Formats: sequence, structure tokens, C-alpha cells
Amino acid sequence: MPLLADVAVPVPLSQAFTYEVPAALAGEVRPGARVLCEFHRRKLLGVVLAVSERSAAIDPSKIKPLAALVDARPALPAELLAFLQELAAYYFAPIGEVLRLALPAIEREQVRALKAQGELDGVLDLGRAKQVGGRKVAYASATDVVEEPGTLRGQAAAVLALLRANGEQPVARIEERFGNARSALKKLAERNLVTLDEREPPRDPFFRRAEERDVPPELNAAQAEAAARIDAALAALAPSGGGEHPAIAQQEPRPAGQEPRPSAFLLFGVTGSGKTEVYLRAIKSCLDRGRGALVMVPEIALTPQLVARFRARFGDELAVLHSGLSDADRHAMWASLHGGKVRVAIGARSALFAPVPDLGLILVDEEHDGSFKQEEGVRYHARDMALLRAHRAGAVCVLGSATPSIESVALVRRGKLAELRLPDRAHREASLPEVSLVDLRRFRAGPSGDPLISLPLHRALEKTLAAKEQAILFLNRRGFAPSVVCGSCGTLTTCDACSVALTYHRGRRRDARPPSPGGAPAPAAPLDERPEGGRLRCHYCDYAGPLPDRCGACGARNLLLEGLGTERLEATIAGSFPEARVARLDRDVAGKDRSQAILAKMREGKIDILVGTQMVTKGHDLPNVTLVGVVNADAALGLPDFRAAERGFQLLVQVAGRAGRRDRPGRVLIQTRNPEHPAIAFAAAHDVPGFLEREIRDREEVGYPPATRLALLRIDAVDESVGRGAAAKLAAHARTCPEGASRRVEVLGPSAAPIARLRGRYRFRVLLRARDRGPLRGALAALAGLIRDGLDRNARVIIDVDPVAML
DNA sequence: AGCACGCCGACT
DNA sequence: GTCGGCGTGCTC
Repeated sequence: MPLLADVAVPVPLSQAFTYEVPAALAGEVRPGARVLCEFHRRKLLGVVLAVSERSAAIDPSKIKPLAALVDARPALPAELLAFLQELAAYYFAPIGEVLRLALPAIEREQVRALKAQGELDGVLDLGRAKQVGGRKVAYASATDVVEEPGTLRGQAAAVLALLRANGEQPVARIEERFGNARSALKKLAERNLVTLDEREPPRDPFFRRAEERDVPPELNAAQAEAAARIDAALAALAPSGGGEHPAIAQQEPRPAGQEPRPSAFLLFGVTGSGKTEVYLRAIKSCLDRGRGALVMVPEIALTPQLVARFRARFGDELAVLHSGLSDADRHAMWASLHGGKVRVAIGARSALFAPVPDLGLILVDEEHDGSFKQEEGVRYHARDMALLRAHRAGAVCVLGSATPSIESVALVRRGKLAELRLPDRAHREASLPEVSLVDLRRFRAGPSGDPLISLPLHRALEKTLAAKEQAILFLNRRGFAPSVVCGSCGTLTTCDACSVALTYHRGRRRDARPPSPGGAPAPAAPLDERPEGGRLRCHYCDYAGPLPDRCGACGARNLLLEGLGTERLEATIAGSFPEARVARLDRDVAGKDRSQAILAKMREGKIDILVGTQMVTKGHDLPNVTLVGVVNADAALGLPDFRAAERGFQLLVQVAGRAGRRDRPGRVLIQTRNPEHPAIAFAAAHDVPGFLEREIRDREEVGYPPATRLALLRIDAVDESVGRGAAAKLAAHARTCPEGASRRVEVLGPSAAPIARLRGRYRFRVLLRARDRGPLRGALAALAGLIRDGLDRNARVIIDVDPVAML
């Protein structure tokens, strides 16, 4: 019987493909290793899932041999490989695409080896795989040979002197100083005065400057209790499989139902209660037991300050994975984990796939955060998958938050997570801020004239400035004016490709112009008063264009800029408080490092009022901020999404947590037209458990998660009727499949998506809802078949299991 | 996805 | 008369 390998290839198909393992590679091809294989007249980089001696299940004449082995040692350890396969099955995602999430770049060394075998002839790009490492750099160093006096001239003499003085140098560095030093070096080398050699430059995958080690602080009682419970769970883990080489020892997943005691936790701790210190202790005790740990944080939370805190405790034991990494650095991080040199990884969503050796602990900080859900490609939820990976690996998982997700709270109630509470702020003197609601129906506009800057908010800002303290104004809308409306016919200017309003962005900052005196409540500025150089932008596609001078529908020259975005808020505030230093923090002003720079200025007290979107919510410890104003709390609550209240609540609590962190009491003003809304009322009362309790009951009532499970089919097509037809066909199929027919799976729709057109494609949805996961999976399997070969090819269908964004 | 094969319009 | 449009079939 032939030796056959199941290989996943990077195509959007869920099956693996069978290849024959050539005799020459028989002992070396192992699961998790990358291979080159011919696939439909192309050569692709695949991953071996399994190898076995067996008779082929398909026509043996179709089976091709593997072309080459790329990894001597499998790139994906068994634990990770098995986890990825389960993830692919869970999300009905093509296995090849899922594996790609976890694969490292190819080392140039490997490429060279393959070229030598002639296997890369005709392969243009290795399936877009990045290449790193193995870049040889030439170094020059002086020998002990002494030159004959007077034989060296000018540059050669200077270069030699430099090498003798400073020791070995990269040739490139010498060239920086001496132009083309190459010829001089060649001459020197000929006379044996210098040696040249080529090798890989040493790469320090970590930060150059060493972080000073900290001294672990004393824990308070709650922290100590939490740390002890996590430690007990770690102690109960199966002993690490690692002998001499912990990274190579690969652990078999423990059979289900054999869990001795809780191994997954929800760490529910209010802002400032010291969750991070509990994480640090947990990691320490995990490392002490010889196992690796993985820390996941939301995208924006991975700041230098946070990393510094971890590095202060773990030094070079820490691999930091983030989007700003170069390919080479990313690979170096990957390799140091894979090789077992480093056992702790910290990163955002994608760190879920880090090859942490002998995984013993996964921490998910701010587990409620929406950025853990990947919203394109493989739509996985990193928090859910963290629980799965930990479970499979026989590791402990800790989810932490001050405002836990309803899902996690439900898991606690079902006994799947053990709850750990940190009820107090770590610094006792820091008290919770005083929250007051401003009912916008009852309060008029303040002196600025804008109804969204009420008199109480205006007065509070004045007071804060007078006390030389800082304020944050939170507004969930970018741009200057969120909508542009014709004053004559009322037509809203929308994007040509998307069915959404275009936002007016003023763009380049001009001097803030004071509002018209007398404070006329004019949310809409007349056309001729608006600054030059603004553009209309679509926040959903990349469209940006000039503001037309007349209405596209009726031709009237009467377009009005309506509503308030962060740009306009910044300008209005600057106009109303000319003595204050006002800055803005949103996606438009903040490139990667800019936001850190703005927050740093804030921390240094060089800003008095910071205006911004979500980004200000996560701003780290800003001790002098005593006022937080939520300009329009209703904006987040009105979305057509069953999670709108939950998200709004989390946002309010998080933003309120920015106020008054040290000795100064903080104050939070929440402006709303709906003060009775539970999200607002409970946030104002600092009553997180109360909100969770109520929200979980509401979800049960309306039959949404966590009371039920959802899968969303998103259908889109350039042609509206094609999309509509495909959606109808899918819905009909879902209703007639066994699970649909028996009503174990409820089918809602088809319906047009809330954003009915996006990037030129019409969008439809079909929602599947079930009490249990099993039937839902059954229905999805049936639909996956239909999607594969029963639909109009011009319609795209995306299956979103456990959807978060319902738009 | 990609890449071929396969049948119908405007061009050197 | 060809070059080339993208419809659909298939990939071990």
C-alpha cells in the first residue's frame, strides 16, 4: 500500500487533497510540515495534515507525488495543527485559508534548498508566501597582517584604520562613510590585510533597550484569591510533556470530560482593580510549571506601556506580536517561540495562532472587545477560539474584563467558566467617578450654539479648565458633518457605491473659527460659510470626492452640513474655549504612532480637552483627567443590532473609567435623549452586574444569543436580482433541509442587509437561529453544499458563525 | 482562488 | 478572417 499524505492547499475549498509520499521523503514528511505540491497545473505550498499507509479513497491515477518537503521540522506543532482543523470545521472555513493564518514566512534558506532541487522552476511566488531570513550580510575585519608602509593610499588606508580602531564592521556601514568602499576592501583583502565574510546579521527580535525589571507588588486579598485559584488550576494540569525539548514534545489533546476542575475563568474586575497583576502572576506560575503562556489583548490595547509592563516582569521571555512588525521581525518572534527559546507571547487577535511551546495558559484581556472578532476572510472569534485552543491543549484559559460579554457571563452561569472577582480599585483612594445624565430634551444648547454641547457640559468644561484639569469628550462619529442634506428638497447625499450617507470631512486643519456670535442653534452651516478644501467621504468604501456645489437631485445651491462629528466638535470647542488647548484623536488624525503621540501629550498636560472616538476609551492611565463628556450616548444605542445595548453599555463604562483615577475625583457627563435606557441607566449607576442580569434576561426573551445560537449568511452580488435570487434559494434550502423542516433551526429572511449596498454590491442576509449547536451545524453543512455548486456564480456567500456585526 | 477550455463581438 | 470577452468546470 502506498504512503499517502492528506495535504491542505491554499484554495477556498474545505477538503484536503491526497498526495503520494515519495520513497525518498518517507520518514520525513510529517503532519504540520509544509510541502510543495503540484495542484491543477500550478505548484502550491501546502500543509501536511496526516500521513498514513493505506489504499487511496480516490482514483489512484489522479494522485500525484509530493514535489518537495519545505520544513524538516513541522512548522505547525501537533497541538496547533489540530486546533486549526477544528477551527476550520467550526466556522465552515476552507482549511487552507485557516492554516495560512498560522503559517510563518518561508526562510530564504529553505527557498535556496528548494531551488537547488530544481523544485522552484516555474513557481513564481510560492503562493504569496513571504520570504525572510537568511539574508547574508558582508562583514569586514582587519587581520593581524601589517602592511608595507606607504603602499596604501587614501581610502584604503582610511578604511583599514577604521577597521583596526572599531573592529569588525558590516561592509554596508563602511560604505555609508566612504562612498564606494568596496574596491578598497577588495584591494585590502587581496593583500590579506582584511578578511571579508558573509553571514546572517544577528537579529535581536526584541526591543533594543532593556526594560528594567520590576518588583512584583503585594496583592490585595481579591487579587491573591484570584491568583491562587488560577494557580491551583495550573497545578492540576497534566504534567508538561516536555523533556529536554519542550517545544518538540507534542501533547495529545486530553479526551473531553476528563477535566479535573475548572480550567477556564472569567476574571471580572472593575477598571483599575489590578487585573494585569493577576495576569502576571498567572504567567509566572505557568512558566514555573514548565509551560508556555499566551496573552491576547484588543488591537488598540497593545501599547508600549502595556508591553513594557510585561517585559519588566518577563524580559526576553516575551514575544510581542503586532501588526507593525516587519516580516523579518515577525518571523523572528515566531521562530523564537517555535524553537522553545521564548515561552510567552503577547499580541492582538492573530496571536491566537502563535506557536507557544507546551501551552499551559491563555489570557484574554478585555474579552468583551469587538476587535477579537475577525470580520473578513476567516471570520473567527479569538476569544471563543482561545477557550477552544486552551481546552484542546489541556491549558488554563482566563478571560478578563470590567464589562464582561454577555456570552461569558452565560458561560459562568452554565458552569463552563469559574468566576473570579476583583471588586475594588487597587488604589483605595481612587473612587468611582460621579456620573450625571444630561437629558438633551430638557437642556438647551450652551453658549457654543450647538445643541450637542449643552449648558451643563459647557459649564463642566469651564470648571475643569479653571481647575487646570483635563477633559475628554467622547463622540462616536468621525468627520465634520455626518450628513449633507439639500435644504430645498431634503435629499441626503449618499455614496454611489454604498447605500450610506456621505460624511463631510473638513480635512486639513484650518484655524478653528469661532461660532457665530449669539450662539444661533445652527447645526447646518450654509454652503458659503464652510471652509475650503473639504471632501465628502464614505466610511464604508474608499470613496472620497469634492463637495458638490448643488444638490444632485434638484439642482438647488442649498446643501447643508448636518450633525456633529469629531472634527466639528473639536472646532466648536476650540472656538468656545479659545484659551484651551484642544486636540482630537480619531482614525483620521491617528496613524499608527500618532495616537500614542497624542496620548503622550495628554499625559504631559499639553492638552486640556481631548476630543475623540472609541480611541479615547482605551487611552491608558491619564491621571489628570477629571471630566469625561459623552456627547451623544444615543448614537451607539440605535443600531439595528441585538447587541447594541451591550456595546453601548460597555462603551459608557469604559469611557467613564477614564475619569479620576488618582487622588482627584472624576466626573462623567452623559448626554442623552433617552436617560431611562438600561444601558445608560445602569452605566450611570456603575451597576455592571445589574446590567448583565437584565440584558441576559432580555436576550432570553427575544431569543438571541446567548439564549440561542446564530449563523448569518451574507449574500452579495453586483446585480441586485442575482443577489436576491441566491438569498431566496439559500433560505428555501435552509427551510427544507431536515433541521429547518423540523424547526430545530429557525430561518429568518432573506432580507436586504441594513446597509443594502456596499462597494457596488447588493447585500442580503439569511439568519439561522437554533437553540442548540448541533442542528445549526447540520443546516450549515447542507447549505455549504448548495453554496459550493448550486448557486449563481456571480453571487458571493459568506457564512458567519456566531456573528457579531449584524450589518 | 486560479487557470484552462469554450463559444460569440470589434479589430490589427 | 483573428484576438479576446468572461461563463463553467475542476483541482489529489
